[in-house]
Amino acid sequence: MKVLVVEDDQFHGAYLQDALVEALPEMTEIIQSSDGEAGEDEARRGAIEAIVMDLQMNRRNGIEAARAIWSERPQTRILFWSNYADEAYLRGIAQIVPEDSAYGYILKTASRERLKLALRAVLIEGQIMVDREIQRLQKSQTSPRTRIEDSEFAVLIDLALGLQDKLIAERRSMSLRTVQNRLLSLYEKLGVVSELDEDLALNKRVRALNRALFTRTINIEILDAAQRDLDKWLASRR
Amino acid sequence: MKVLVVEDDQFHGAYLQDALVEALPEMTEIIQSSDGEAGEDEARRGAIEAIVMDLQMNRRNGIEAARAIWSERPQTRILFWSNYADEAYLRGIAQIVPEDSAYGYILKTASRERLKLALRAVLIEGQIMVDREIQRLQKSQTSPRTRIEDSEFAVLIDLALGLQDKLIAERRSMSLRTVQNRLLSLYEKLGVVSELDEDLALNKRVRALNRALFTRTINIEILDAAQRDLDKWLASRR
DNA sequence: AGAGGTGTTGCGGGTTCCCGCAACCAGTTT
DNA sequence: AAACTGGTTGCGGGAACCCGCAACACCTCT
Repeated sequence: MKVLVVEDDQFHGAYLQDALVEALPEMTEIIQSSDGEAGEDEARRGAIEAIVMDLQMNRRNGIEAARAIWSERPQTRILFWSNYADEAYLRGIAQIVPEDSAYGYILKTASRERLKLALRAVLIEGQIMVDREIQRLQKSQTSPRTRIEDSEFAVLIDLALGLQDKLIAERRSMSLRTVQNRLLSLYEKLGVVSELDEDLALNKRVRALNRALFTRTINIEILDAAQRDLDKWLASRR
Repeated sequence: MKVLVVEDDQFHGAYLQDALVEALPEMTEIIQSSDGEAGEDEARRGAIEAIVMDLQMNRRNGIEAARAIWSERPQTRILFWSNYADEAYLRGIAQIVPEDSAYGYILKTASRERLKLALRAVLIEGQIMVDREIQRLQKSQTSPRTRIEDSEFAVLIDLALGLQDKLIAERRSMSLRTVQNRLLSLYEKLGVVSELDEDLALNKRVRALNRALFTRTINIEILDAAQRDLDKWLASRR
């Protein structure tokens, strides 16, 4: 059994290799890639079935790589391991995960024992395993007061890219007024209206992006990928 | 001689300890802190003279910690080591570095040899040492076409926090029109006017923040600190 | 069938933003 | 002294944004 590790931090990569050797005696080979693109190539070439994937990488992030890999081989088992429990990652993964595939999401701060457990559960047993921290994050989104719906999230992404209302409306196929309604509820849910100083006037658009970044509702990797999607859409529009 | 290490990633911390032991035989003790606040306390308690400081930390970032430490003991020698060569960090450090103090800035991707060299040069010899990557960054800012002046940077920060023009003008003591002029040149320098699609209308404010984040002119840690400054200013205003 | 909740859309208007134009004030060059 | 350069400020107007109000569609519950 071959395992592919996609990880751009050498220290974390070494630690992971170590844990892999301990946890998976049935493993015959470890292949290492240092960014998403190289990881994709390796997965294609080696017909890999088990992957450990970092999410935050320079050239191409883990979610995009996973999407490409899964679209070719949906039965591939992928354990994501990441520094942060970012809501943006969760949404990204939820959107691309194929039916009946095995995946997991574990934080880098998890203990070695928990990491080894996750490695066995996902890569060998084909289970789905999500870190407690991340589960907690999902729970906190059950309240309709604070939960950001997918349709709102899409508008948030476009806002963050700097699109104007009219263009968002066109891209997401809604009326101008509907876009503005979504923005309204986003401002509400992100706490744009300045908790303390009620009377303090802010630029709501920028503030929304600011809050979304701090609450880790979105992050730079996700925006980077979204920008590429936008470019594609723009090119196809004309 | 005691050395304080302020670093929240356990792997990086362990690697650093290792390198310290090799590079500095005159060292008698290593003290480890995992965030800026704890680091400050340790520096105060132990009367530390040599510090290695990560910049990106959760509770309190390295620049703020360094400012506090230097304000009490300006002769303290600090080697910053960071994942990224962010312009925002450079500006932050440049503003707080005391006269005649020794400091350095090295990237985590630097080789072990270079790290050890920097450790000796800064902590023992009291030299100033800046990573080549970072030097290169500074060089690229010499052209007045692209270099962002400090006054522009201040406006950029306020923009990123979500302040409106009027409030920025008040805070930075300029007229409304001057603020808008600064914004104008920021839009220019950050490349807000959509390189390819000239006719594509964007929300310039949001786009400016977006670009500034991607070019690493600012980053989230800096914004976090700036938010606290803003809160203080707001409190003092009334 | 009727009531109530939720989401979408148009209209209208107050506010903020973006920026061209022009005046003004150093400081520097010719 | 005159001209030039770069930064600051006021005025004014068009565009974008924010949002209250009201109409309508669709769904669910009684």
